[in-house]
Amino acid sequence: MDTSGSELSVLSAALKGAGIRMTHQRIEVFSELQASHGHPSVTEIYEGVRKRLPSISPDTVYRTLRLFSELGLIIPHSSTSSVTRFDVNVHEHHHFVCTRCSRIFDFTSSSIDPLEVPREAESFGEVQGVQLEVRGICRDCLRRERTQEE
Amino acid sequence: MDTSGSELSVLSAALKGAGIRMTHQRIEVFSELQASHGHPSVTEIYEGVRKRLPSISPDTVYRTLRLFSELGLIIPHSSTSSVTRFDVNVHEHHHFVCTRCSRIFDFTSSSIDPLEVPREAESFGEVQGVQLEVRGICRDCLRRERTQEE
DNA sequence: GCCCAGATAATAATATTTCTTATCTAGGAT
DNA sequence: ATCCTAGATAAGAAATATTATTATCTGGGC
Ligand SMILES: [Mn+2]
Ligand SMILES: [Mn+2]
Ligand SMILES: [Zn+2]
Ligand SMILES: [Zn+2]
Repeated sequence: MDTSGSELSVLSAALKGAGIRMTHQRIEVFSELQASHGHPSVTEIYEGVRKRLPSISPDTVYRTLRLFSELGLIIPHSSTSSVTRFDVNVHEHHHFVCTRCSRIFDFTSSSIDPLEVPREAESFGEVQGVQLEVRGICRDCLRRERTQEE
Repeated sequence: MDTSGSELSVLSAALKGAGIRMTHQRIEVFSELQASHGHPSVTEIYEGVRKRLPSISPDTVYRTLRLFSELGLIIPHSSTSSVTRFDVNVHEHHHFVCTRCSRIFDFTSSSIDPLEVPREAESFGEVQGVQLEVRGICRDCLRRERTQEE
């Protein structure tokens, strides 16, 4: 659970650079993330931090993880938006996922299709499908953010 | 909102093949999916179907979409599991996502890395990252399902 | 040490998804 | 066509996940 000083300096630099305070809560959430394996859920981080900061609230963990995502310290896995969405198009295609509004855009690509499954992926189990997932900020969100900057 | 007969025959075949009943609710959810664009959420499907079947319950929509996913008529986008997960590893890597237990496994691939962003994806906005997402059933889930079949 | 904008804890509220149970119905048997 | 029942649904409660509100607290510049 103890995070090395070099890792903490990453947090320190990121927060200082954005003019954001270095709080106990943020340090502990960051440490918990570093100590975690795989792709931790909010609850897992919350329960871990709670052992050292028993009074921390779930809200703070949510807020902090959102902040860290904005700072690029962590990456939310796919749609953070808490609604399940379905793809009616079952043919092979790829996705551009907007990290702001979480809309999903389809595309195919002449340069990479048909996309083959890397050997490394097959060792995990039975493959059902493979697709490219491009994360980014969509045109609409870019325009909206530029407008607000004025 | 009206679905062509040929599309409905896909539903009919899928249900009959699995020995599952063809109900009003399933037909309307299926039609709504066909009429939808993009990647509809459960609520969007529910609201749409409700115009024609005012008494349908959210539970039935959830249940039906889960069934359709199992039949391969639709594909749930990424982790259907309703918990947000974060990637602490911000370096470029790829994912194997288990469609049963929704666990996520990391991998890199000498054959495709570094992965470049297809030209077609750049038109949607500002690209932040790209990764391969392999969907499948992990070893643990495969073993568990084989055991239960006895 | 003082100060206060920014951050947090507690709590309530909202949103999403699943469970329980009584009722209903699709479709095979008669 | 009617009967029958396993499977399906509706309604409502419950469990989870997430966000909003507000009073209180604190990091860090002075
Ligand atoms: Mn798609
Ligand atoms: Mn990962
Ligand atoms: Zn967007
Ligand atoms: Zn699995």
